[in-house]
Amino acid sequence: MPKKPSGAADGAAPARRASDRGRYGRLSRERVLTAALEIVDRDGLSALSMRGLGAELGVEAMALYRYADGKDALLDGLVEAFFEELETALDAGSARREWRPELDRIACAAYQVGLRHPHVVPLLATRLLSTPLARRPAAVLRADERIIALLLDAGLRDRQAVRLHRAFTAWLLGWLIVELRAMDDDPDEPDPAFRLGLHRLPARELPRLRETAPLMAERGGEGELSAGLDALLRALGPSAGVQ
Amino acid sequence: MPKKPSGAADGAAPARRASDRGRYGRLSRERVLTAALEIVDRDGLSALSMRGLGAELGVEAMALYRYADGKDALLDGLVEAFFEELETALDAGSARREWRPELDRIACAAYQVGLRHPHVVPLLATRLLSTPLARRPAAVLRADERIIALLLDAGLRDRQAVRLHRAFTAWLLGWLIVELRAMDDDPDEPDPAFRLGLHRLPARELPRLRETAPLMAERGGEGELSAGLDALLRALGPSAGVQ
DNA sequence: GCCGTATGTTTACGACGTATATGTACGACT
DNA sequence: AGTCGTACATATACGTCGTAAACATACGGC
Repeated sequence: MPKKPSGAADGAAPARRASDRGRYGRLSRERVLTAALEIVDRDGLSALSMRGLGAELGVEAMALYRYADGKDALLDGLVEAFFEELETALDAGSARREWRPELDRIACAAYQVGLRHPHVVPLLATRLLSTPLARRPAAVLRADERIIALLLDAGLRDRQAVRLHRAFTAWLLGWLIVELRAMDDDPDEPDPAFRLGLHRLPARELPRLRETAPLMAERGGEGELSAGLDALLRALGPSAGVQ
Repeated sequence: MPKKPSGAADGAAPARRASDRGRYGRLSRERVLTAALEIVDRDGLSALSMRGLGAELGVEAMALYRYADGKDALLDGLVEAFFEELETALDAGSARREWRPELDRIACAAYQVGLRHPHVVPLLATRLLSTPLARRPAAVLRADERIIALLLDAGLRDRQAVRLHRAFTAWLLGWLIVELRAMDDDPDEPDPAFRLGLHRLPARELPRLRETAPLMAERGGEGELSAGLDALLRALGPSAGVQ
């Protein structure tokens, strides 16, 4: 038997506010996605279940279906949240007028969001592969629009804008994945070689990898991200002689 | 009650060959992985289940645990199969002596393997993120070793080799994902705009994206893959003035 | 001909996604 | 105030999944 809302101040305000509700109206799409993102950030993607997410929100699993139509939609919701966070970050900073610095700014902002939500990054790849363009979350499409518009407004022709957009996306996404890939085998181990679990690698077959693994475990950071992006845009962009 | 092997020619040969066995010894790691790859190529990642894979092989689900210790290991096995196919393709072709053309050859070969197994590509990202270096499939590590060795043998210093390896991996992986992302909303529709589902996109908010979407749906192909790779390696490689 | 070992099967359990039916509280209207 | 429609959440149920544990079977060597 459900309890009644305690001191329901059902007085003047006709427009009910979410915080006023006792039992009903606790949920909202934003609350659901935020909680889902929290779970994923804390315990990884595999820890996200409809039932668990419901529990986290003090609600039965089926209640979530009003705000995300099934688990796949929930995952898309995570991607959406990711891109909305990116959008917020971008709008908070000051946009550059030139397209190259602006793309750089976008890439670095996305990198920061990725660092904040590492477990969501593989989702970007997964959902991108399985969701056709027109069904992607609005925030994702807005990001694409932003980039394409930036390039077209700079005077690039359609083909070249698309080409650059593709290169930008590929490099950024690949960089995020590579930077976030798991390296440590036993994070509590102080010695770097053991922490990486290098004793598991056959020295005979993989000598160079064993030697350089500690270096590989370091991050390239925004510096290399920017450098690579710059190289790509220079080479594929206008004044590069390509049609 | 299990049926006996029908016309078991239990004659001369003492060394039993896999094809001879009736009820037992039907399975092998290779057969399991091959069947798993077939399912995934045919019906996508979500169609792969232990039970289904067992059925495909005429076997109960639990029988698979001898050859892949749980579902996660099975997924790693798919990644392994992917890289083994890459390895085979590479060893079939003729290696270049210079590191830049050789990296290009590797990238293009990986691209071809990716086209053959599109549903495995997101797995590369997923498993990379969740499996520490030392626990990755052997074929993956051999690929890393091959690249690192190539760079070191060309005289690059450790830091630079690692930097190039990272850029190479990121670009290649990102490119694969971007090239394979789903675009068509309704593949049976003849008209390109409708096939892409562009009527779903709000023309007010996403005008440029709507215009360029048909171009985005085209593939960049090996050409752009190579061009981007070249740009990255040129800029980040030696003789680029970086430390 | 017997036995250890490699190989598959059986059975069972808990968790998951979700279709369907049911209940409940709010706002609006009379 | 009482009634009602609707939005919101729950209850129940079903089939599928991954996998632990105990069991059964067939092969190779002695």
